[in-house]
Amino acid sequence: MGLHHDANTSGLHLVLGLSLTATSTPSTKPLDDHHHLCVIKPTPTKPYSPNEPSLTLGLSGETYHLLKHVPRNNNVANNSKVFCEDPLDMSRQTSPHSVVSSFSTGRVVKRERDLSCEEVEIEAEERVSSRVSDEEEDGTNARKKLRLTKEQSALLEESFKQHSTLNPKQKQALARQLNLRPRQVEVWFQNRRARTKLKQTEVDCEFLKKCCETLTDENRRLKKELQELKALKLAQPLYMPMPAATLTMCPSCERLGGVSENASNKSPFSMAPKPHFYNPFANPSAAC
DNA sequence: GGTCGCGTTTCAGTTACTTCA
DNA sequence: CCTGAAGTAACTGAAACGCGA
Repeated sequence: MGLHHDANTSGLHLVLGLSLTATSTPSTKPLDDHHHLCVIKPTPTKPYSPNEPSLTLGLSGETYHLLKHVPRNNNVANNSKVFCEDPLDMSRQTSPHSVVSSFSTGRVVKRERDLSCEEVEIEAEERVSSRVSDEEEDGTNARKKLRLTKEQSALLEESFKQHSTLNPKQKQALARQLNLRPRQVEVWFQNRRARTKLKQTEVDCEFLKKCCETLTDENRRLKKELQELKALKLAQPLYMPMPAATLTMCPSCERLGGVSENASNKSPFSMAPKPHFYNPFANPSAAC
């Protein structure tokens, strides 16, 4: 976390970097709710305006994702894929999980040895049916959307609280318990994780906005203080400078202090005790 | 040991459906 | 009834990883 606050410049120049907690690696480990946030100002796309505080937020993974992201096909192309005539063909085309081909490999067989025979049979059936059952049910090709019951949602939520990702066995068990297909449970968890992350991002965004407001206020206050001091200096040009030995300066916030009670009271420039800048990032100067 | 191909899992982004004001 | 917004189930394509050849 770095924070630079330049009160001497005409505008507000803030560079904020916030690292809330360590980010877990994608894909192998489930993402927790924490992630890095960076605030960089001004943004490259929008010219910096000194009178208009703005925030540019970016999650740590975004750069990576921008690089890999490729614009998708339009609706027509998508629909032509989704609404495939042949259910089996569709299961091949629409699934990245390769429902059909996975049964021809020895590795799947090995993995399935871990499960009981009953589980394997059920999983096999459900895997095959997971992408085609909608079409088989009523003969239409339209993607149907199931609404989970309150009980199902509650149980899923309960399970999500315990672990935000499921291993195949857990998925299987939960699906059976809920009378859903494992794929549906899987999708629900995916979406749930995404919502959690989105919510956390919103919270982080609000937090950073507040930080920005605080810094803006502090900047304004310091500028005002500077003007007052300049005015005072002009009004009393023949002041007696304080002996340097009586002055101490906080190395962190570079504010004068440490002067003895008497000295500070007598000094023509004794600074009124002001509340220190509220530092949400636990700036060391807060310890002054 | 290096690498190539394949299968699996997870993700971000998106689409499409449902509900509700 | 119509409509737009919000919520969310389902989908897509890509990346990362493990494993066997």
